[in-house]
Order: sequence, then structure tokens, then C-alpha cells
Amino acid sequence: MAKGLPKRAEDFSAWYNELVTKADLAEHSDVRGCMIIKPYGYAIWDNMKSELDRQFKATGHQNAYFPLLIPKSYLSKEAAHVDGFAKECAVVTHYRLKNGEDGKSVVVDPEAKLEEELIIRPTSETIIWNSFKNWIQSYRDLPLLINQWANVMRWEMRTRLFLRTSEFLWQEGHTAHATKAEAITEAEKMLEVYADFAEQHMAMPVVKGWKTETERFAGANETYCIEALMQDGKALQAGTSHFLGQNFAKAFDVKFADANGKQEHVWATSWGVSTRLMGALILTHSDDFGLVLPPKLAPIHVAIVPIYKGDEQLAQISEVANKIKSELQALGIIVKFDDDTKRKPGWKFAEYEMKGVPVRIAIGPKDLEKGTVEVARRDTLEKNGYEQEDLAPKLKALLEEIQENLLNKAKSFNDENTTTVENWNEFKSVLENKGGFILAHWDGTAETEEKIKQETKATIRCIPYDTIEEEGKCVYSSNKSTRKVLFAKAY
RNA sequence: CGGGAUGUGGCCCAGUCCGGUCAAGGCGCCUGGUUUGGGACCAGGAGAUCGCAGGUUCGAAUCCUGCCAUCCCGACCA
Repeated sequence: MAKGLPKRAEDFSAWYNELVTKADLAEHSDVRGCMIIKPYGYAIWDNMKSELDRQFKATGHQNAYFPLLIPKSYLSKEAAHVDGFAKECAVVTHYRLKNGEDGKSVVVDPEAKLEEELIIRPTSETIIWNSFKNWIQSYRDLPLLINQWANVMRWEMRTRLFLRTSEFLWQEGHTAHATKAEAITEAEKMLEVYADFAEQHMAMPVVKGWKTETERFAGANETYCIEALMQDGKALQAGTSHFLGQNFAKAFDVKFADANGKQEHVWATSWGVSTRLMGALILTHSDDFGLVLPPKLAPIHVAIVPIYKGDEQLAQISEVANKIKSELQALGIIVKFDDDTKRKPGWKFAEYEMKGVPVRIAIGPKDLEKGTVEVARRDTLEKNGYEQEDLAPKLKALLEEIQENLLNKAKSFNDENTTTVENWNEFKSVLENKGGFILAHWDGTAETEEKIKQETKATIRCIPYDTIEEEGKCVYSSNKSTRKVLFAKAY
């Protein structure tokens, strides 16, 4: 592996950074904190996006688009919200440039100062609710179920490709409901959509739960989240869904007339996932040879590499390869036959491994004789001979098996790296030596949460749905606790 | 915004302390040929105002001043 990656065991962080660039997913731009998503990386995002979009529509949502720029005054209408985002907003102050005095440069024209500054959206609640005010008059207008695919900008101090960039792509759902119960149901339903997508398509198991009050979204009454465990034992928040109560309805004065003609504020939710999911996908499955992609999200399912001497042999192999290709395509499998004569097979093998292509087929002169092909699967790196006869259905089944295997592997990793602890020493020792998720009793106070964070850098990732109500003692304060919560160091 | 580091062809980087055939090497790229069952080899070729702006000097990638950008460690976050 002369041109390979740093090993995960030696430098996990360097491994991740180099993998992202070497697998041709993204690169740094000249703009601080902003990335360029390259075609191969965008193809994966596109696949995520299509599936999520399909599920949003299947659950009754419609797409719409709102402006990138938000008047500054809007942001301040919801107090908690502005507190949460103020420190990381980019601000547009002018609308014109002019030539500099040296004649070569351009400078901001001081005459062109905006009356009211515009904020580049860090999230769109405010500008969307300003519109919802006009869209909602009656209970007949509800529920209003809107989703937006957009870019947003948060001026982060430290960035990492996909995991945290200043500008990122995401979807944000914004819904309005007549009742509190209905809004809560919506927020919970969308979290289920996210969890299902993570498991079934990304092959990434997640823990569903509630955020603690301190970790809640700015302006939310309740934040639901999915938390995923990465290979290095750190947690990653993969998606959030918020019950916003009537906070935004009150801030933007969004009322509706109920069936009795009585004016009520509407109940709201918002929910989102971002290109951070790309980071989650990479950190969940990839290995020291490169990216590993679940078939359901891979831009290429099968790569065919010919091994040949001379044009004549290549022509013979191409005939077999193209036949296999069309048989696979007939089953909906995306195939690339790589007959590039400039690259040697070894180079191609390494390349498709780096890019995470789930299945690779090699066809050489020996295979022509025997009527076979060599099939290599990316997830286990196993190679096996297959008969050319009836290959397509077997590979279709293999792709399904790979998808399943990746999920199972990730599930066992999660299980092995989720530890229940009973006391503070154990907590610290597990965190330091093993990492991963830690289930422990917590007294429910923000003070304890903060102290644990300061002493160990571990935060409460969520209060999982599936921990039981039980009598217990807080792992830190020894005060009374009613259930275990999920701790981890997080991205 | 504090602490540390870096900036040299598309990429990785040597050279900076001690100014003077010094703009080196590797990868990649282009051309031709030989190759092809795990990242091929040979030959030739193109490509750099040494981050930017001043200054010192006969002479600056190298010394001085200012600026800019990026990366790492903190506080902030999906």
C-alpha cells in the first residue's frame, strides 16, 4: 500500500481526512471552513437526498424554497433562538463593490451600506415562520407540512470536511399544527424516518432519544435525536427533530381560527439532517483500504476490471464483460466496466477499494477459458470464483448480503462498545480506556451534566427511548435518579 | 479571540539559521515505446512572478517591517 492511507489505529483523524480526499469525496476550498463536494461525493449525497425526499413526500410533506438572506430583525424575534445562533452568523452589510484607488482591486463601496443588515441563514425558522403567518388563517390550513433543501452557514471556529463545515447542505422540515399532540407526533414521526433511513440505507444503527434541556435546539421545547457511534468510540449526532411548542408562532404571531372561530397560536416542529451524514457514513464503515459503501447508497454497485494481454484479448473480455454488464443492469444494478487501457489492473483494484465500490469483478484469460469471473466484495475483502452463467441474480443477492452484513457489523460494534456503569470510577475508566457509549444514572440536573462534561469531556448524548424507568443513584452526585442516560465523547 | 506552527509548479516538500549556478527531489500531467491476475518501466517534455506589500543590499526564497491565509491545541457547534 505505497499510496495508501494512514492506519486508523495510528492516527484516526488523519485517516479520516485523507480518506475523504483520496476517495474523491470532497476537498478544502480557498474559503475558510467551506468545502468543495466533488462529483463522487455528491453522487452519494444525491442518493441520500433522493431516498429522504421520497420518504418526506410519502409522509405528506411538500418541498418549498425560502431566501438565503434573513433580515437581522427576524432573528431576534425568538429570544432563545437568537441566543443560540448569534455567535456564528455571517452578516451581509453592503450591496455593491467599486474599483479601488489603485485601479486594480475592488473595494466595498461605503455608500452602498444596507439599512438593515441581512444574515446568511444559519437555519430558516425565522424567515419561514414570517411566511407561515400569511399562509395560515384557519384550522383548514393545517397541518402545514413543508420541507426545504438548502445550504446554510454557521461560522464555526473549527471545521472538518463533512462533519463540521461553515457552509453545509441539509434539509429542514418546518411544520405547523393545530394541536400540541399532533405536533409532538410529527416530531416523533420524523425522527423515526431518520432512524429508519440511517439503519436501512446507511447501514448505521442509531440510538433514538430525547436531548437534555441544555443540549436542546435553541427555541425548542423538546429535541429528539438519533445518535450514532463511530469507529473511534466517539458519538455523532446524526439527526434532530424538534417540538417547538408555540414559541415561533408567538414570536411571529401565527394564529388560526379553530372550528369554533376561536383564535389560537399554532404548534410547530422543525427537523433536519445534513451533509454531516456523509461523515457518519464514512466513519461507520470505512477501513484502512478506503471507503466502504452500503450498496443502497453506492453510486457504482459493481466495477468490472478486465485483465488482458493485447487488443485481441481485451476485445474477447469486453464481449463477456458487456454481456454481464447488461444482465446486471437489467436487475437495476449500477455497473462500471473499466476498460481504460492507461491503468493497470492493480491500480484499478486499489482505486475501487478506495472508493468503496461494494463488488468488483475481474475477468482475465483464465476466466475466458473456464467461463468464470473473480468476484471481490469490499466489505470483507473476500475473493471468490463465480460461474458466468446466472451471475446477475447471484450478485444481486450478494449486494443485499453486503448491505445486511454492514448493518450487522455496525450493530455488534455498537453493542460491544456500549457499557453500563454503576459508579464514577468505572465511568472514568471506561471512558478513558474503552470509549464508546456509556449508560449511567444521572440525577437530571444541568449542574451535574456540566460538571461531568468539564471533568471528562463526555456529554449526555440523549435520554434513550429504550432505557427503563428505575430507581437509581446518579453516577456523579449519588443523588436520586429515575433512569439511565447515554453518555459519550462526541464529534 | 488566546497559545503554537506553516506558506516554494496541480499535490507532497528540500533549501531559510549562515544572502551569491538555487530554484532541488518525489508524485501527478503531456509525448513515444514496452507492459497488464494487486498501485508497471524506459526515454523525452511542459509547468514556479518562492503567500502579499514595502524595506535593507551590488545581489533576497533566504535578513527587517507590516499584512493576509491556512493548519494544530483551547472556548463555540449539526
